[in-house]
Amino acid sequence: MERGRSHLGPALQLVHTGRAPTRAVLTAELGVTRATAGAVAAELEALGLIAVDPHPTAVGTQGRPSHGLSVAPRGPVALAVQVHADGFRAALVGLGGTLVGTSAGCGTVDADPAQVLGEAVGAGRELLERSGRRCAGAGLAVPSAVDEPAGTALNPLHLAWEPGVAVRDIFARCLDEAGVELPGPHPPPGHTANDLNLTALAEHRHGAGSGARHLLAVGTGHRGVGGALVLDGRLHTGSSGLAMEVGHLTVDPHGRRCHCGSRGCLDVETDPLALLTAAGRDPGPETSLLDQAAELIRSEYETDAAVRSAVQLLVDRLGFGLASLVNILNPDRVVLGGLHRRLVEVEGERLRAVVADRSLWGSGGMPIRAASLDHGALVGAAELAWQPVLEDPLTVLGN
Amino acid sequence: MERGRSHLGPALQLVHTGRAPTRAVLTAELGVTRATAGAVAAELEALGLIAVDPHPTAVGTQGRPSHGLSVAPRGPVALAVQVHADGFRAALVGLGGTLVGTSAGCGTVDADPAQVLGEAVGAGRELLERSGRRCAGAGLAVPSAVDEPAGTALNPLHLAWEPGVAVRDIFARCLDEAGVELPGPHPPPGHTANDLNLTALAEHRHGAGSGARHLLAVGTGHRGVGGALVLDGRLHTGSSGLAMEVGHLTVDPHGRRCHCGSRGCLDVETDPLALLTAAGRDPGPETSLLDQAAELIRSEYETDAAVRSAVQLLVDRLGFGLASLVNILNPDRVVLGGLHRRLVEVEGERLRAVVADRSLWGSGGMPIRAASLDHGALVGAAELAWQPVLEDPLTVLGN
DNA sequence: CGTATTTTGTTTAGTGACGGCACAAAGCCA
DNA sequence: TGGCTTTGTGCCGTCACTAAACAAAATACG
Repeated sequence: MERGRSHLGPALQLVHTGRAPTRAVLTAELGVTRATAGAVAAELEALGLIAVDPHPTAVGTQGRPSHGLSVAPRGPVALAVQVHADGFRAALVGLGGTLVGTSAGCGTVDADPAQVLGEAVGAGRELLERSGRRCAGAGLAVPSAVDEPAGTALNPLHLAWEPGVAVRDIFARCLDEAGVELPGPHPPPGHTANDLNLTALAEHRHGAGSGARHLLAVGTGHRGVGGALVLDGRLHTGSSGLAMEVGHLTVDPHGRRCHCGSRGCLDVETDPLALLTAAGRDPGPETSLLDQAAELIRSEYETDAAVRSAVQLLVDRLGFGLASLVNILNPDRVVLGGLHRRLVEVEGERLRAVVADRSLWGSGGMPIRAASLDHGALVGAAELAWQPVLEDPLTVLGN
Repeated sequence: MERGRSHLGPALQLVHTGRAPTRAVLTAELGVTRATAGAVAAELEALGLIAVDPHPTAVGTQGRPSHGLSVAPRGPVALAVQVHADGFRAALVGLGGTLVGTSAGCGTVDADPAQVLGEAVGAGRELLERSGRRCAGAGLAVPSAVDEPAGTALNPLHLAWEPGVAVRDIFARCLDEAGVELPGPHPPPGHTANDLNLTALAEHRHGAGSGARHLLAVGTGHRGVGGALVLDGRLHTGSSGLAMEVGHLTVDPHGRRCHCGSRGCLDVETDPLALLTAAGRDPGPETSLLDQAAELIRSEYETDAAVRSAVQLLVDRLGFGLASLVNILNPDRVVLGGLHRRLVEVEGERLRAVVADRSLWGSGGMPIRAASLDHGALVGAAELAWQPVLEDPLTVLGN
């Protein structure tokens, strides 16, 4: 009586992204008959992935009320690990992008990736045991370009890791050695990607990018600027995983020299250090540049004219760069993270005006939004781990 | 006894792009059993789309020799129309991208699009009647950005057409009024797109881009520079058809002013006029700028040092722009058209070196090739028309 | 030169996913 | 209370596809 196999994946994706609250809309979205949609939902329920409300939800409209469809409250979770300049942490993320649990996190990152990832995976394993839930996969977010198909971290930013380290293999080995029980092939695939890319993916599925067809994400951490692109719901990482290196677009022909040989690059003109410099502040060594810049905006943007004009200068340059990207990629939404998130929060109108002015077809209505998730990289890493399940639940999790 | 429906489209695409010379490899490519592949091939043959060799082709290897699979020699054709600054023409293109017939072409383009397209469609209708072959669809290539989903030509370059004219609707109406018999919905869809985009699509399927996963195409006509992107075999035109407007990337911070307000844009630094100016030649009014620039390279690149250094200057700037695009898009191949095609033909090594030097991850091996098709835009327009057939042959052409 | 091997193509039977349809259920509306 | 509307389910037929056996046409090898 088990019907519905080819529609299993799409159906789960719809529930996962919150676009299928009932079996009725699932029927419409899949373009199948009610019988098939019902069978698909039953199958997903049997797999322990979704839950069907026993009581019909009174919608208030006419006709028989439908039963609510939701993510299974105690279904499988994905193990997500994030490494960044200030530390690393593990987390469990359920379907729907909900953070189930987070490890305390460690504040220092050892020079040996195997050491760091081993510790993180150990923490994740502990979380898994405490939660008692099944693990559907594992994903890792790193602050580096990750090349495909090798899975090596080409430029681990602000980490003592050796550039080019085979971080995916190391992660996979750590998972294997820690004895984390994972479905699918053995040894387990240690899905790994750049953190900004993963943040973009998470924002697309569960955050400010929800519903967009083509989403452009731009953001900055401590130094430099990164980009990410989600096309038709899938991360575009290019032929070898190195797409969206947007840092060296020229945004100010008379700007300062960049190590790339050019001058006025987005990288050096719109990062936290650029804001501090433009505001005439000396960067202190105590906290991260991102925190210092964000704090500067928070506390002095309203009161200090120099800070305000520094912010506006960065907004103008960012707008120039965004316009170039919009002209090339023609997304239908832009989401900004890191320091750029703060910029759009305080000077959104100015930023939109600059982009509209410099983009060719007057993309005046281009929605530019601030990132909305608290732990985007972790959710995105989980998204990576969920991907095989979302494509074919039966093969991955089937008995 | 008719098996194979969901695999019909993929199978036809494989034959269409020359990746399925026999039923055996079709079996492997589709990932189905021999029985299914055989049924699929039989179905496509019954639809008059492909032909199976009656005699086995002696391959020389062991085992039973397989029968060759090819495009049906007298199968349906697509009606392709191209409009450009120097005129317009109609053509018939068969599966596999083979030009079956071309109208003489008219050398002047009237200010009224309906007049021009009516004449072109009339010529195409005549070609169809003379060939006696069925028409599978019609496609139009225009030298303008075409916005989606409206299908209007936003900036018809070097034409007297009014910007924003609803060229797709006009084309569809001309097809309808001319009485061209088309399968599918009525009124017929007048598939229309930008000519450079269509050239890129054609190059990807039947030319220098064949086999590439992500193909970046850049080229210039008379003035300005355009780009196109084929991702996983499909044209990426963005959310509203306006992607790949690459003309205003900054390639020379100290370059000349551009109407966009910036300076040193790819648009004005690497087009035919830029070459003539750099070589110290006055552009004559007699022939097109593209022809003058191409002729200059052909006849004087070898002999005149000023011409050679002008070419090299353009190559350096083009390389700068290509590097930016490669950093953003990470394609696995680049194809250049128009004047840029000539540049890569005479200074390919220099161009590759510049791109390798300025691209972040040392994409030194990035293949940069010259476009290889004679009538790329026409073939691409036909490709557009074929698309519904390639996706679901039975629904479109089925009895 | 004949037989084994290898690869390709076809026939047959069986399975399983899906659509179509009828029916039941559970709310609004008059 | 009896329609009306929408949702959910059971049943059956259809058909695309797999599996497996068979047939065909070449080469490889003794």
